[in-house]
Amino acid sequence: MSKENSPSIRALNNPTQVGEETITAVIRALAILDLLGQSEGELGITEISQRLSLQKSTVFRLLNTLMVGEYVRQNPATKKYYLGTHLLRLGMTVLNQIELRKVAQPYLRELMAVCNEVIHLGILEQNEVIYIDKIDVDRPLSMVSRIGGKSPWYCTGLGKVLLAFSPPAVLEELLSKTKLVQFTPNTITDPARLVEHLKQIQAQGYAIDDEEHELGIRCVGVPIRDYQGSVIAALSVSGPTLRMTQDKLKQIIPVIINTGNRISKALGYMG
Amino acid sequence: MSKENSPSIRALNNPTQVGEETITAVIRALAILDLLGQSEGELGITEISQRLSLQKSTVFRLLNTLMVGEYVRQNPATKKYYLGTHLLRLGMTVLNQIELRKVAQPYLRELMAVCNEVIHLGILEQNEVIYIDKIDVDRPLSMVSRIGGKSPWYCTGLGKVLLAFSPPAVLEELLSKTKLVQFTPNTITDPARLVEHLKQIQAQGYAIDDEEHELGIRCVGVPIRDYQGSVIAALSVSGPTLRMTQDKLKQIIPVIINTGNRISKALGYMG
DNA sequence: TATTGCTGTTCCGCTCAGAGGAACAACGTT
DNA sequence: AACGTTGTTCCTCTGAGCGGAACAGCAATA
Repeated sequence: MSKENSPSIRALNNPTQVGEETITAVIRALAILDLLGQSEGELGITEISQRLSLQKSTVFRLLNTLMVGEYVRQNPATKKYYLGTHLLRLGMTVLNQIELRKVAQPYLRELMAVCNEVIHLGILEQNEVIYIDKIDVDRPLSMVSRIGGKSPWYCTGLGKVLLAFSPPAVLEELLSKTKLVQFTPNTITDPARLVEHLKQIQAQGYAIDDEEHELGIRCVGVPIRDYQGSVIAALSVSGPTLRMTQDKLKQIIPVIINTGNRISKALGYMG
Repeated sequence: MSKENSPSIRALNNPTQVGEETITAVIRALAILDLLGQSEGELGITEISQRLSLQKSTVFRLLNTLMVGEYVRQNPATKKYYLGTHLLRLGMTVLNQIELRKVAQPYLRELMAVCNEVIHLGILEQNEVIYIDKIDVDRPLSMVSRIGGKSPWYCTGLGKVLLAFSPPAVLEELLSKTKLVQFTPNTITDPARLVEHLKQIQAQGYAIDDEEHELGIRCVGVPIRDYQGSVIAALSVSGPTLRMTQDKLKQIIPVIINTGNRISKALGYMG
């Protein structure tokens, strides 16, 4: 989870905010889940109550409730609480509802074998990129990420390619909603320049993230289309700059594009 | 999810049950999540309210709340609701908290390459076996299962081996809590016979599930020990009976045991 | 093109669920 | 033995949130 802030914690302590009709107890329960998720490991009642500024007894009741659903479990020895495997089960359900994964996976494996770098499969959700699959590479130096994890859209290969092929309205909306944060010297933070850049990506059919999100990581993203031709996902190859050289890029970009095309075809896209 | 009944739905409509101090609204929210998980796909408010026998307005408010936490999302076109990727994120967090997975995975892959059958990694939780990893095999006929999924302990290779090496008290407690259901003609439903069987498993160091849970599937389970020597997990090789013949079993059992031992050693067990 | 029957959504008043605070028990530490 | 922790229990009071009904928006019927 790291820096990914959890949305449910926001609305914690402004209960009587009219308009959005929500249930305080549930908001708080979700906040506890988020908190337990963020701090990998166990948390005690006192610590939770402090961090969320809730009453100890309230937290106790909430945790009790979460335990009957097996969303949370209590370590009998330490009396502390941690996330239960029921969440794992639900999470995997979400993952399996995305049928694109099943189609794409063999192609991703093959691509990994060729490129010898980490492969990601991602979709655009809300205003972020979500990784829905990842093929790890067995090399000491490689990108760490997590299925289900998020990344910004304007400075990653996946995100840029997804937006380059989105309807202009989507781009416009995201641009208005998103603050372009300068992660590295290479991050494009000027909206006008970004729009130009995306046009170029659309023209050439692939996006390169040249250390725009994290220094030392370069990556290539290409679009994946459904049977109607709309870009519904993207795949990317990411590696350390010292291996992802201009030479190597020249060599693998056609392969990556080809893989993207073949997945699109497998999804019914006629080209 | 299939037949796995969700614990939180149970306590739905007996609110004033004293003793267990729980929060109705949260119980209901969790029940909605479970329901959405079970019926893979979208559900409308009316359907949810009927299935859980709750008021439509109540369900609406609950869903609204779950949406601010991104636990649930609404399809703008159909207006129906489905599980959000935040659950995926939380689920993967749970999975990554189990560090055993990281250690074991390379060994499991290697074992799959040798046996050419599905490999499972499982732990005992509550009174069931939970799969925490799975290596699929690329063959048309192979076992379907899911990471995070559950299985009974008394009729699977994983479960039997986990219990054979558990302290007697654990076995006793599980025996008293569990009803031994006859899944197939081979399922051992006599507690006395089961106890004998487990003793034999402990002696020989591996468990065979000979179509005891599902007809047509045979599997071999071996224990995995932590640095203290206690059995904390198990791995298994499962395949269709026509491939998992006596001959093949004789051949692969030593390999499987060896893999288990090597993982245990990697976890610090000195043997 | 009305009509009917579905949805999902909004409103509002009454009430009991549940929040809060404090006291309690069971620890390990000083 | 006194203290500072923890998690847990109890009790009281009140406003969150439940239920019920009305509303709106759409689609398929007549």
